[in-house]
Amino acid sequence: MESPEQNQQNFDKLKQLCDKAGIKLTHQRLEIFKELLVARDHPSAELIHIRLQERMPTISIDTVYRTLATFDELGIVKKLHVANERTLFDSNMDVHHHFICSRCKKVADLYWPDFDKSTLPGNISKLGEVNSRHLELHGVCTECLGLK
Amino acid sequence: MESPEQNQQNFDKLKQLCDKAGIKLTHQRLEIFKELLVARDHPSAELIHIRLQERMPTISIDTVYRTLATFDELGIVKKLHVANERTLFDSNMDVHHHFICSRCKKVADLYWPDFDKSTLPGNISKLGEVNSRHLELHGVCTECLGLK
DNA sequence: GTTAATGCAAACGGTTTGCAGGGGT
DNA sequence: ACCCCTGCAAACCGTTTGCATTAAC
Repeated sequence: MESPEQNQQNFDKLKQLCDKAGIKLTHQRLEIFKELLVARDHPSAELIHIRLQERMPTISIDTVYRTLATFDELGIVKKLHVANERTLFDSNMDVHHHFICSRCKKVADLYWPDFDKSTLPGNISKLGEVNSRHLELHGVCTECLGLK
Repeated sequence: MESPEQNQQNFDKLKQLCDKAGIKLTHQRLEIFKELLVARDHPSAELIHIRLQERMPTISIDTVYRTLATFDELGIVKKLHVANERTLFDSNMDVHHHFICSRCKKVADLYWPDFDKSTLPGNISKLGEVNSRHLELHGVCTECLGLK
């Protein structure tokens, strides 16, 4: 569990974000926020809901969906669409990419700053104004390969 | 419309693929196949269905879905999952990437062979066995920017 | 007190499936 | 005559929405 200081920090951080956005800081939003920060995987709305239910038995799935949509707009989470999977949520807002295991469907973050900084070939950047690039590596993770 | 020779070529190509897979070459499968080859955008199942209905008024949407699933397994099409959009289908099986306009949601193919050939940093390739890489560039296309 | 946010339940929409009938170069 | 494939309709399931109640400010 989180320490009292962490708890206070999370509260202050979300309070600031809510104030800026002009929305209320509710108990549900705070708990979802905390759950996202703690999640080291890339949980679906449903999974977040299941995890929260242990602490908040009455929280409803639609509040989770609504809150995640709000957080997406506020730039607190990013939606992640993996083939044939439900929408996943990533609270890591740093520039990063993903490795997706085609066997267990697990998603791992990966960093490649040199690639992020590299210049796109002219014929590509002429397609339009490129705002972000997201690389998805598909393969089989070490665990599924039995190397771990 | 396609020339008789093209038609014959498409038929032969699909016939070969079906024979190898041990499935029948039906009228519906052939028409969906042709529609995919002609499509220069990245159509959804629904859009393919709408286009086919002009020629085949009785074709059903579930046949389109079933056929696309079959084609996906056979490696004739690739599914493409764009944020908040229905599943799109791409009959271009060459190694390539995508530029997605966040305004009009259009998807454009892009080629970057140097990137495809480049070596991944060691810490990334250690996540597992990487089989493919798919780059998604997000931005605003020239048309939406009013440059065209 | 005012207004936005929540919980409930029902709707929605894309996709899948069970089944009976039809077609296969 | 076999059996796969299709069309119809209904189910499915993740997600969204309308509405009355509750809680934040």
